[in-house]
Amino acid sequence: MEPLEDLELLMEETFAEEAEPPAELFQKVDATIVLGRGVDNRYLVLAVSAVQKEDGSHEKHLVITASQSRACKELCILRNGWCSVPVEPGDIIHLEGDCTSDTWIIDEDSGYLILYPDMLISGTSIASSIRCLRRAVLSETFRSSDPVTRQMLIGTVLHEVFQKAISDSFDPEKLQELALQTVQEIRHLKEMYRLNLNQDEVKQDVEEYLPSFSKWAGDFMHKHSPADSPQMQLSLPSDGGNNNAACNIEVIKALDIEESIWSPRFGLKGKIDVTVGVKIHRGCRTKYKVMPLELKTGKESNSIEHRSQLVLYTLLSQERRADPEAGLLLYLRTGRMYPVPARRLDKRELLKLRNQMAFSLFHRISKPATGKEKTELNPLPQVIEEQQTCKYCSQAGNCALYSRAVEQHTDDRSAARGTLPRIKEETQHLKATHLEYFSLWCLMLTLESKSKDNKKNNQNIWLMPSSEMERSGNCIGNLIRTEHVKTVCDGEYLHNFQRRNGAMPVTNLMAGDRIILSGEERTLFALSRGYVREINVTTITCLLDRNLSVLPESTLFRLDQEEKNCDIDTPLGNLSKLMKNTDASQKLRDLIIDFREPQFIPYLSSILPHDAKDTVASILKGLNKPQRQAMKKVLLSKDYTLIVGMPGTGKTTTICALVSSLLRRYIQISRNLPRRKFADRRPLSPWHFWKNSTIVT
DNA sequence: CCTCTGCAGAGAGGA
Repeated sequence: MEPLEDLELLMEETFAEEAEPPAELFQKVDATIVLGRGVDNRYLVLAVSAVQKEDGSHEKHLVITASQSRACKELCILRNGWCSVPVEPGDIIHLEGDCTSDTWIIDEDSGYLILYPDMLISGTSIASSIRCLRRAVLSETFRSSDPVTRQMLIGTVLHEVFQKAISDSFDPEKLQELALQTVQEIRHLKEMYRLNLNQDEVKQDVEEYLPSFSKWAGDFMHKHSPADSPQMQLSLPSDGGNNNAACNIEVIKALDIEESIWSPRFGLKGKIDVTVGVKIHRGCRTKYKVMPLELKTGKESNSIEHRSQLVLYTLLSQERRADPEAGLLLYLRTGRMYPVPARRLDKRELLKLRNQMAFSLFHRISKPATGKEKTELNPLPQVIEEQQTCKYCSQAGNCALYSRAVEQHTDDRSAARGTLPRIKEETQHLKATHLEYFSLWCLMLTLESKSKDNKKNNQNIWLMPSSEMERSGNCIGNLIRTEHVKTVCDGEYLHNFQRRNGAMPVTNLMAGDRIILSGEERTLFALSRGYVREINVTTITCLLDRNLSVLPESTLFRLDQEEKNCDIDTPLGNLSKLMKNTDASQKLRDLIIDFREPQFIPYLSSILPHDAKDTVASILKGLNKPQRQAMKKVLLSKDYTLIVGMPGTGKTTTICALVSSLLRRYIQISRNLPRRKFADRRPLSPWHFWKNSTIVT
């Protein structure tokens, strides 16, 4: 077939689709609420009532439905601690447990209720909410405000070294080699530059851990006899009444590294450091389990936070395989490993915490009941008032800021009286105009994200079969892998897919689109993410973050277009930074919030290196007069320049010319710089010169 | 009718 005929055929098909849209299917695909029963059941709560029993105990009764028509009603009874779940009519919930004669019972001993299950919350977030729910919600909101420290960098490097070693060798020489190789990776060098550390310092820190790596491997891997490994205390629920907790744990091999799992069952997501195959020897019996192994490079705290992470990972693991029932917590500084059983009690309490977090994150805004009330941001979970915790909290600034600017805790009658001095101290550098600005833009950004969230959600991937999703044009199912996987680099693998039978369906997917790859099987859900590289009538080529060649050749896949979730994280992070007590932020507040007039240098000659003039002139040649004027203005700018123009008037072209000329300046200047001391020999980036000329279009 | 708009993100440790 000639290429042109191809195109004509495709267009005919496209128009045919447009002429006769399968109305009822489109309706389903676009429905905001997808209800249903089964593993991923989704119930709509119709009514909530508190019931007092004769024995004085309380229950919460929910009338729920899993049918789109709301015709089939079921009852869900919450008992004990579950009564406190902040569930309201209109909410979507997921239920785990048993349902007999249309009645669910969620109590201390059985069942779980997951509030807004399609909101996936990370394991670390939930673990951190144990100490302070407010902090956990704040760091979900102001994501980028946690500055990376030296310990974090070392931690990241050590994780990678261990992860490479477990699939290779713990031989001391090999470890040295892996350490050196890891320290030299570009992304780590960038962080080192930012932290003003050099390679040797980092390498030295990393090397201190390596003997413990080998010790751990000697203790737990490649054993001749089970008794060679240290004895541990661990009893699994499936061992029943067997109270013999003593066992030997032998790690057979690493099955996956940084396995990323989304769990629409439990409303969780996370990345498992190492997924290991483990033999548990108890007396003469041996059990094989696939478990999460969590690495920690910090203090050997064996804390609830660390242990909770593993409990949550056992829940995540159930999306892919049998319940691990336990996880392993390994402290790399000593090589000591702790087994962590996933008891019902812990899972229950953690899922209740997840529900509280989900509630806070979902109800960010109070909708006015009448037209008179204002739309406002809701208060966050309460300040905990624990000096010791608050002193070291990375969200302390945002916590105080939100309290003062949004919750307006300024008088002595408010609930957070004990924290008033701290709140005042953390925010005293801010004027009323700054607080108002923060509050206003928090609200605006939250409203914006809310309005976009409601339209679409990745939930269609798990709630909608690919055959149905395909009709919307944002999904292709029934794909098989063809040709070899080409490894572009670590974390980038080029895959080819074709329809198992026949040609590709008509689709919106285009080269450059972000996609989520899943197996058609439920257990292979959201295996990998990546981009479409190329798509034609027969084949789709994708760049994925995982190598799928480990799966059987016959595995059927589906590709779903990743929903563009609007990125309010960046502006919210910037908003938080704008309020910081630093000179740079002070200057920006001055300019942006208090409208100080931007300043300009009078003459170009005072800032442009002599020999850069020709190059800049040649760049200017391609621009028209207003563009040149705009460009000159930016080069003279001490603060910022605002370039405004009608669409198509060439704002982008001007900016390209600017970047190009600033880059020239960089080359010119750095060539003339005197050699600096070693510790100070950082690459000069164009941003050094760029940062005085913020450009907004 | 146009343009736009942003794109990774969970976890790295501290106490």
